[in-house]
Amino acid sequence: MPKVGMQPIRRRQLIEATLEAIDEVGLADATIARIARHAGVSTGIISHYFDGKDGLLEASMRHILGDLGSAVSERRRALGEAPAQAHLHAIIDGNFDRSQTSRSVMKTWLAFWASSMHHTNLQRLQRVNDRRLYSNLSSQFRRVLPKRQARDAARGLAALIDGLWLRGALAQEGLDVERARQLAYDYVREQLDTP
Amino acid sequence: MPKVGMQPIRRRQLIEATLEAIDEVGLADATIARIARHAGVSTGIISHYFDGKDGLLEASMRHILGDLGSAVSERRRALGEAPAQAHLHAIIDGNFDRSQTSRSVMKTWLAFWASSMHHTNLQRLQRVNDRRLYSNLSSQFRRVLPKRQARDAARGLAALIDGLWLRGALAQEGLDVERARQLAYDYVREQLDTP
DNA sequence: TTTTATTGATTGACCGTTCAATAAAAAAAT
DNA sequence: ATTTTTTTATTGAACGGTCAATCAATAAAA
Repeated sequence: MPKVGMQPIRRRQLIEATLEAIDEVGLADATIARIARHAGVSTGIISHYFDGKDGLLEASMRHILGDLGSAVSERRRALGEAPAQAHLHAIIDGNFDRSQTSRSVMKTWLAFWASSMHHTNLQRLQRVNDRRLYSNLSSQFRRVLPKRQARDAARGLAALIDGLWLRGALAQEGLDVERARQLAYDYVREQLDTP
Repeated sequence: MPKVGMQPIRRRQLIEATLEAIDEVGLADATIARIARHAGVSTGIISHYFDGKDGLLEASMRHILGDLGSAVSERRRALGEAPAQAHLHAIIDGNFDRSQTSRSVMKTWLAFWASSMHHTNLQRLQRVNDRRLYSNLSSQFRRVLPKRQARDAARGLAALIDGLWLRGALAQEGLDVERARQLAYDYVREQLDTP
């Protein structure tokens, strides 16, 4: 079994197992024993590849953030010089991408949000992400709206996206992605139409 | 020192201490020893008055929920038959009441949200609250809008409120209550104006 | 022979709960 | 009015349990 080049495989396995464990019992009870069991390996391996539990958690958050970044930028890359509305819709779609709307990922996001209030490394990651969303939205609104209005529209849309997402995570029925996107689209339209 | 009638006093003290501890180190590290120290009592007292830590946490969440309910209903009581917009503004104002926008309360909210995904008793409390916000908003929009439109407006506004709140809790600068309220007002206006 | 991969028992720290002990007020009895 | 009993309040050490981290041992590839 053991040979060279296991690192990337194990790391992916363990991150996936982390999300499963958090989905199953929450971050507070996602022990390394449970995570290791999900991945089908021993506990020692976690320290070996991630320098301990904290390292694994940070890597897991980075992983989700990476997926989000990809989901957004892939959609936008095809757009080029398209109108602001198209870019705004792409950003919305990216935020409601399948990779971000599974139960386990939404739960993990929520757990990391709460946790980031007290762990500076997670906090840093989360803030980079927050700002990126805001500044992407802001610069697109800025193409069609005066500065103050663009800023408010960006703040509002960012909050609406996060709020839809949060309520979807908490709701029994889960997140209705189609309806959420539609509500966000409506917000964009109203912001762009209003003179 | 010891005499009769300590129960309500200790309960309030311990709930307050819980919020302080969560603000200080987060729910995960808010041990009963730390909470008891904040309240200036011994650890045993927590089990005595709350049947253990879980009971205290649930009571703390109930306390915050109670404050929120009061903040909203007090504002609305004075309104009577006032137009829908006035009621909607009152609901918004209640949700951004001082009792709900302090750092410690916002942090605690976020922690409880994450925790409620895996503790059915907290989940119940949180869902009752979610539904109340939605149904309050919905019934007010229903006075001026057709059913589907009212439903969507309520969903959107609920998400916007929660999202503004969430981003305020996570942001370095904290929540700018005045600006948040204004964005929510704007959303209401756009929903009511659009025919 | 060296390097990489992996295991899992052990260790040390910590946490929530329990409970016997203590103290003071309230209630009952004298 | 005084003593006795009961009730309420509180403490904090002791206990049982859990967890993350460590590390010596093992095994297979390089």
